[in-house]
Amino acid sequence: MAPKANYLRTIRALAEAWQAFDAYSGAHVRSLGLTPAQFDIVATLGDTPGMTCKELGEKTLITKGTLTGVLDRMEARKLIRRQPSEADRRSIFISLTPQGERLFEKVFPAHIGHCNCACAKLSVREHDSLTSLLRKLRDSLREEREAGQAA
Amino acid sequence: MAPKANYLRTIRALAEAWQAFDAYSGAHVRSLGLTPAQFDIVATLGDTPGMTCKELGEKTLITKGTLTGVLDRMEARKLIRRQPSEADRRSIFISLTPQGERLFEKVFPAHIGHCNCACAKLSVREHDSLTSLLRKLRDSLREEREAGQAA
DNA sequence: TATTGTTATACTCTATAACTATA
DNA sequence: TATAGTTATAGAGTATAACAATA
Repeated sequence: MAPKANYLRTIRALAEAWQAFDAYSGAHVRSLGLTPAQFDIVATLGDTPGMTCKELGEKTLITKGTLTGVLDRMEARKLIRRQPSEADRRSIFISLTPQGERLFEKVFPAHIGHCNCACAKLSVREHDSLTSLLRKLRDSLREEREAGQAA
Repeated sequence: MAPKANYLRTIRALAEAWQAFDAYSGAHVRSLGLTPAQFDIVATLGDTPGMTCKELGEKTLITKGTLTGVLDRMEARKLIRRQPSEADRRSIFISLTPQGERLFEKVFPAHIGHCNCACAKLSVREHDSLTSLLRKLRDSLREEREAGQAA
């Protein structure tokens, strides 16, 4: 088993890498007129036919009470649309409006493009390796969380 | 040079791993009576003699206007202490109170301990590899950001 | 003049719980 | 009874700009 210090180092490295990315990209997102939560939603809805509030909340980790408010502001800006679900009339289907789609298409690649150069210092092999290790970590964390919730 | 898709995949993996960690640890942090920003400050001040507001803001990415409010609440709870700097009388030195230190000592290992098991699925070699790749990415992002700010 | 930190403003996000309408 | 989403409430973080004291 790995010594305890390893966990701490890994998590600290993850936190620092994320913080660096966040600092790097946060200003850019805001300059595009979106809050982080709104960007999260645009990025989640982009390239999908849409989804229910419930699904959207699960993917973005925004709780349902909060989600209503965030969606209200985005609806007022005509970025998203609410449609009652036909199958289950308790459900509401959220999707990007054409205007929201355009924003996604403009903003998301611009955002990624903005971040490209910083990643260019890693080789193809390093990218692959980092990605697969991160996914492994992510999956462990998710499992752990689900196990904790069940208990 | 790595194909464009790699950058996107890496960042997405980073975001998902962080999101998974955040979901996993956020509830725990809150259960300890701290908001994420407050935990950030306790973790930053822990095991240090303290630092000025300016340094603290730089390390936590909390802007100075916000920092005042966060520190006010923590001071009211007697977790931190403000002392005028002797060297530069514009500066204020922030440090944990004994009570804040105790919270750090209790909370930080507990937090890390809470997260240990999820990381245990990675081998020693994978931890090392992931950590060093994350640091490389972090440093690239930091450089890139500084370059952007200078321009 | 520039910098450190505070104040003031207005808004967004957050957790939580009670509520409505469906199922 | 349980679930999907809204409403209501109170608090906390956020950006921003104007401000005081100091350098």
